[in-house]
Amino acid sequence: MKTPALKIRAVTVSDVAQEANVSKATAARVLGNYGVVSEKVREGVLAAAKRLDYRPNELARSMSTGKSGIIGVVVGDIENPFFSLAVRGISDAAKAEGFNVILANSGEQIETEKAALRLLTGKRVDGLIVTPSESRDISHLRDILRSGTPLALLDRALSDLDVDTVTVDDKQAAFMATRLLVKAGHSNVCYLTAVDTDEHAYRNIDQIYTSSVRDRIQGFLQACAEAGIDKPERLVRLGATSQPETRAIVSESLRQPQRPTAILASDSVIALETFKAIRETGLSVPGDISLITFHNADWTSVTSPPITVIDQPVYNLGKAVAELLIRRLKGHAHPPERVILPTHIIERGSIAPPTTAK
Amino acid sequence: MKTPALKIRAVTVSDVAQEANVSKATAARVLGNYGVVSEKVREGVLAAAKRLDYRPNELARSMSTGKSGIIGVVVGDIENPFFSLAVRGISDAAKAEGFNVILANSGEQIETEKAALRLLTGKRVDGLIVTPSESRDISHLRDILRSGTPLALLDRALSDLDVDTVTVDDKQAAFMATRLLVKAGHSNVCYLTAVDTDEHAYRNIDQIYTSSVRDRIQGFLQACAEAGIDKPERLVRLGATSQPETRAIVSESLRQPQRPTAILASDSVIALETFKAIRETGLSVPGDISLITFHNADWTSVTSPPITVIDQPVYNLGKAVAELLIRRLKGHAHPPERVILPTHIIERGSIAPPTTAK
DNA sequence: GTGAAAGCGCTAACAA
DNA sequence: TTGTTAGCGCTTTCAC
Repeated sequence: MKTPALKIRAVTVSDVAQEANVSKATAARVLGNYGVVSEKVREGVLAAAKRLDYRPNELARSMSTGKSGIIGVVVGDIENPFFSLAVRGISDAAKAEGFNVILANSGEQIETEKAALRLLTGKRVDGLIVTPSESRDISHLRDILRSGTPLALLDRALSDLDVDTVTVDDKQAAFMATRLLVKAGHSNVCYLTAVDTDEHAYRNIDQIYTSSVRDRIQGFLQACAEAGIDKPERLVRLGATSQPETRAIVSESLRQPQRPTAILASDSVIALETFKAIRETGLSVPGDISLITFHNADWTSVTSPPITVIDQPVYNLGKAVAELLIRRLKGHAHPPERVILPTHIIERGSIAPPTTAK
Repeated sequence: MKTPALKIRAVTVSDVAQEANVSKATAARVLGNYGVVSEKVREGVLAAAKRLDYRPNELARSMSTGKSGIIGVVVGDIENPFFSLAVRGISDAAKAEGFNVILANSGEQIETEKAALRLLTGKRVDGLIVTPSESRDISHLRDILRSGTPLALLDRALSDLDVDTVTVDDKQAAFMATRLLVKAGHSNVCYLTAVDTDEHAYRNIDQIYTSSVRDRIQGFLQACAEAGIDKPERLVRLGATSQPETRAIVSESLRQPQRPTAILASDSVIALETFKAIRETGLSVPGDISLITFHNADWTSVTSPPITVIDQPVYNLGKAVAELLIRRLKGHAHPPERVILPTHIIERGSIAPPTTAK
């Protein structure tokens, strides 16, 4: 069957040129806002463009200039408020400099991350901001660098990759948080993260391929060691990758005879699920279990009790990487910078001395 | 041998063709995966491509095909978990059909929305999903339709624009929620929304240019009328556009002698801020003030008391629009559809009879 | 200051 | 099955 020939050919520079009785080049100059054109001609072209309702084809423009004005961003999970906020920081900084952002999710999966990067570089983005999901396999990031596309890292550093990076002082933060717990009298403290290993259990730091978590574990272990806690490695719990997963891990932990008396959660999504699981088990915060988490999420101040958190400068984290990247995009060559932003703890009501003597 | 001036000219189809000793067209056919090529040649080209590390230029590809494989999405505020979740629904559906998503924020501002749309259409996206921030000025949406780019509406219908639309039964939802409050004995109920008017006060429904809120107000008013509440219009509060804004409105409301005994919040962000404000004022939920909100956000189940909510099928909302749009993108012409998804109330603990007799 | 023509990297007719 | 030749809509020399 036949479809009506509804030809919706978009109006092009040529069309405008014709309408304005000038050459294609001249029309292009005023439409593209480059080169020199007499005021008189400019007006004529603009008028013609208006009459025809001309809309530039950015695709074609990018093709000839080689620039897209777009920054590609790949984060682990945009639904995590941590990333939403960081992305807003990026977007704001980008917009301020005339760049736009295209966003992709990696789901913290290396293959998805690679695919996203392939998509983005295929679209010829001008630069990339990535939250690398793994430090083990970074060949794709190396490729990007080799291809000449500027790259910057957000929230997670890669010691092997010398590029602009903005992170927070994860080790220090975890250390301080753990110490807070220890000082309250806890010795059976658990650090809970989404990161996982093949054996779903923590043995040593070399299994951990996410730099932020690596740092946090080190801070955690150090604080434990300082407090004379024996074999603190056993207190690291991995694999809180989803809500049910988290729930299961926490519930199971709490059912053990030697259950933890305090938990340090690696992000606010985990913390929320942990909080729910604790309640469900019939235990209370901080009476039975003390809780502290990374990320000062909105809800943390509104629970009973409100949650003590490690406040990260999330928005600025995003803003800072974007600025670093854009500086490079604008041609200011400079050696890669590694910025580490400070965090601080906001004490609220979710930490108390342990009740169950050990 | 010496390294020449690191020319980062990307390798093209021509390069591969040359390397494989075939014509550009042939190379393009195997690289672009179209037309017919003998197995032998195909292998040769693929090998050459691998040797040269060929990466297709999607930009060029889109230029010649006229398709980008991208769906542009414009939502009000990606930081609102409602939209994050809807966007995930869209992304999942898009990915399943081989499309990618590029996301833009409107900040609920008509000019920003227009700019975002300009950007997206400039990039020649294949289709658009929009949460229109206003029903008053939809010229830009009309333009899109006229240009032939498929468009679908998310969460907010536009009576004047006959396009694929997926919303929820906002009027019914607000009606049921309000009735729940009324049944509990409340007559001084307040509906609080981010939408605002020039005079920052509600007079009549024609001032409201956001269809969802319009519907909600109608449902709210209807339930009030049914309960014999006098001049229910005065109970509609507008302008909760930001956290401080919301806080101010709620605090001010609560300080009035005739303060509301129950609040219906239009989204979970507003509800959270409202909850905080109530507490700050020294009042309690539901003892002094009952609270119910749209959107079953994660945190609502974890407060004390947990919040009674209107549960919307947010993920499916996104999934459904995306599927509608993609069907159209694939050429299945069909008359525009308006899908309305049901909601239901999850009763928790934030509603109780009013204590202050009126 | 303006125009003609080449070309970005790819796909799409049409030939061979 | 493969190659030749045009474009897509724009920018960019390079003359005039």
